[in-house]
Amino acid sequence: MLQISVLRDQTDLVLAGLAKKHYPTGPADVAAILDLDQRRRQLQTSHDAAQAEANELARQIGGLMKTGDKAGAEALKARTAELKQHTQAAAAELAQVEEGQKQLLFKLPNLPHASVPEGRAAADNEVVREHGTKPTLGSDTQPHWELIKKYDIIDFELGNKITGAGFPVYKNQGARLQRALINFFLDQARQAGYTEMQPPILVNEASGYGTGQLPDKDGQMYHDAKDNLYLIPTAEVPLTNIYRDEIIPLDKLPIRITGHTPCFRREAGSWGADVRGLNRLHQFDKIEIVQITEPERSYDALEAMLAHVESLLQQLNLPYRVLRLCGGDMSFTSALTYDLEVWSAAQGRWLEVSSVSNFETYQANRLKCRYRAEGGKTQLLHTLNGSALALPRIVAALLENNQTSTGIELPLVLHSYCGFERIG
RNA sequence: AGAGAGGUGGCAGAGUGGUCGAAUGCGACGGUUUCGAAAACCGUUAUACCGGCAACGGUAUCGGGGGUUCGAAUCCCCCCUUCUCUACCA
Repeated sequence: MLQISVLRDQTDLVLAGLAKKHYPTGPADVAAILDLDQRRRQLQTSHDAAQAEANELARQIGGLMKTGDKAGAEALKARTAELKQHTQAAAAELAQVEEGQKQLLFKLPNLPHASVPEGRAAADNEVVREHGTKPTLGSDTQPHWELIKKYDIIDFELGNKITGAGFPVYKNQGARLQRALINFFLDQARQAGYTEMQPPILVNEASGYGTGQLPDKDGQMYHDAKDNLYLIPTAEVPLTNIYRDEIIPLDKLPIRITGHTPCFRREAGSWGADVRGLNRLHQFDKIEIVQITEPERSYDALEAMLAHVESLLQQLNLPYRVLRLCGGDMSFTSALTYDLEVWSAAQGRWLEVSSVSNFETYQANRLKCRYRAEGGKTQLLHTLNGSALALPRIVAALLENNQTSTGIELPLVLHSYCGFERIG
């Protein structure tokens, strides 16, 4: 969440940022938060003064009890009772005000970076660059949901039977291709300096709040009510929460970690057109990269992460484009996001396979993820993450773009990972 | 899952109702000493919020939450977690 000090000291900047993100009730919410903040400080000051007096009296009573002056002690207790009433009332209201302020702060999205383009929706996103050549396919071109049946490598019917829609079973060369991609992506990340991690894929409530999935996207996560745990929608959640409530020593920065996990998304209400086949699933595999850096270095880190993801797509020989998301299309928690889309030749459309974002201090503020700056003061770090990469749409593009009459020719880089060069 | 024992500052480890944010040791940092270093000695050594230009002052925090009390690390209740044994499992 945004820092209250920023709302206080740079209100205009905050309002401008919220407007750029097309956040509906910016000025009203900010005003309400600042009102609560003022009340909060009043209450705290008054509470602390009363508590200080009560502490002093308690000390005096202690002294009197020691000398056996019971009457003297009793005389002071009258005043402590008054003070107690006051501190309790103040503490109760303070808790209420703080909770109210927190709820409002949770509702405010992150502020967009200066380079974020103006715009309301996906059509307003800026195409930064396009790379690679779209393949020209013959007239017998098939979309990937036909190809997977033809080669019997991914089975949706079987997934329906076992679980439900959106939970496919990967079979034969399909399963091996999954495993190959996972290994390829993890190896690449490790070579780029990321430390491999294997985190839990169920997380507690505190972690959900830490990275901002809660309370915002409650309905998008699968929830185990019995243990109050959430199935992760992305490895971002467990990986970033490793550093929740930590003060990271300067010499450990930047943090660079990677991990492969299955990801679970309820995708409530988002099923409709264009979700056939592998385009949108309830469960999928993804390799995530995460960086945590000092504020001055986070945008360099963001560019490095983007370059890493691009190199993966280049090695896979997939045509792609890089988008800089506009204010209205960015995620709630992001300050700047690049989306990477691959060309899906048979569908004739771009598919999002990665999203690389800098959250600046928005997540770190919730996470209390800090470092000790020059002069000994603790300061919030910047958190970043990106998909590198999400598997299903990569598989869709690989199948469609590389189809031939004799099978699917896989890119060279995957041959050794797969143990075969062609599907079919 | 059942029984028992624990969870104290960066670490180790005292403290079982009254100036305890917390002894002591180690580590770290600064200083004295030294050509330099080690050793020795002296000092500093948490986080957050509130007030203040600041110096500084106040409040809270001894796994988390609630309670008893004028006063809680210390007593009571709930939860989390670690270890040992038993059960079970991969």
